[in-house]
Amino acid sequence: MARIKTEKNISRKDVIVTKAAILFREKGFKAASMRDLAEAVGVEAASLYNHIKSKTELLHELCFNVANRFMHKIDEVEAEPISAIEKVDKLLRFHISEMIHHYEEVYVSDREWKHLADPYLSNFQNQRRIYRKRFAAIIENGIRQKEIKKIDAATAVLIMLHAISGIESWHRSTQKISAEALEDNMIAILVGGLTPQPPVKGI
Amino acid sequence: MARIKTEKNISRKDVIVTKAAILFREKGFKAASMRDLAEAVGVEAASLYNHIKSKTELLHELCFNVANRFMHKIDEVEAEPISAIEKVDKLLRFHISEMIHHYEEVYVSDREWKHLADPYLSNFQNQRRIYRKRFAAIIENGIRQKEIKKIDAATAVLIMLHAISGIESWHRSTQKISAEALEDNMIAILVGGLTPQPPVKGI
DNA sequence: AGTTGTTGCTAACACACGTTAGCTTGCTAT
DNA sequence: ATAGCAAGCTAACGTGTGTTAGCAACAACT
Repeated sequence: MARIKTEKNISRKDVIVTKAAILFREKGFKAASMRDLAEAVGVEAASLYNHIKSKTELLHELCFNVANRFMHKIDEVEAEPISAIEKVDKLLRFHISEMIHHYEEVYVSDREWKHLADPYLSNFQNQRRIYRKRFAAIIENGIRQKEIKKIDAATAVLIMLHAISGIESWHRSTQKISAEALEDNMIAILVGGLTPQPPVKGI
Repeated sequence: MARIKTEKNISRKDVIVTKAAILFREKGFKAASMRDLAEAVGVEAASLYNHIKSKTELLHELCFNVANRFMHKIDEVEAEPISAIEKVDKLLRFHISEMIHHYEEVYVSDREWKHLADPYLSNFQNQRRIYRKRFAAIIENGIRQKEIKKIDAATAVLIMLHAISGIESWHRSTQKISAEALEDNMIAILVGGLTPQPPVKGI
């Protein structure tokens, strides 16, 4: 009999959820089967159901874990008495850090949320929309304060968020540059653009 | 009997491929069934096989259509006697335009290529890698010419390509801003960054 | 030692999937 | 008119899916 390994404070369910994240990222939610997951966990497929209610529950778990972390962060950042550019900087660095340290979860939440079932689906989409609105509001504030140039804030948010999800390819690749170098590069490009420019005062 | 509508120069197969792109985008390749596709086309599932060899063939078709268009474009742009920044600008505008005018195809090619079968899979991944290398080379050239600031070129490419794939959300949303405005905004942000800067000579 | 709850197993279900076989219908050109 | 091809149909196949039922082994505590 092959019991799931369990260290302190890590429930069997957590092990399954973690393995599910890896699998869902590799193959996609639909293509990853419960039998695949069972094999990854080291158990028969039916045994999984002693710990989880359904395959979709795994997706809920993953998606809302990620969404909640981002929501808490933007709560925190919004409340700080710093400039708009600094807020953007903090959020971007948080996104990058999440992408690096919770790669599988974030990736799955980003690409597979479509397969959520409907009470959860609408909920997730709502949270996403609200998050983007709040991020855009920060940028609009920055524009009003003339810290940020006049651009469409919503577009800027989309660009930045999707740009960061591009680290996926970096992560998978041969990790030529370090995480810190990557982070600084990304911020430099996203905030500063490609073309050279003199440093702007107050940053 | 429900024949597939056919206008001049549009084969039955083309109709199927087009509908497949829409379906694969909506539900994902794995989740979209041949019976779904058949219904979208207005025909029974088995009838599709008079025109196509397999479900995967549809994915091949879509992915390589897109890949080929990008390859031809970068051939063209590389050959032009213009500055690196102008080359980047042209490529970005092409990406945006492709995303807008061949939305479904580009989206599917971007997100669902993982489900290609293996002679095609490696081929596609190769083309992708080569494309990115060539794009990065343009940027590195620009850095050497001091048109572009010192950043990691590979990271810059990933950022820009993924940023553009973010238009997906714009496309789906209420189209608040026009396509041209969107394009200019994106270029402004990606090339120029968020912070205000004086215009750089020679652009 | 025995009881109890947890976690595993095997077997099986009902269903959805991609695909094939074989036949029929309709269009086009002789 | 009719032959021949294009394109549709129904029926069915094998396989893989998520999930359930029922039972067996283990761990912990009395």
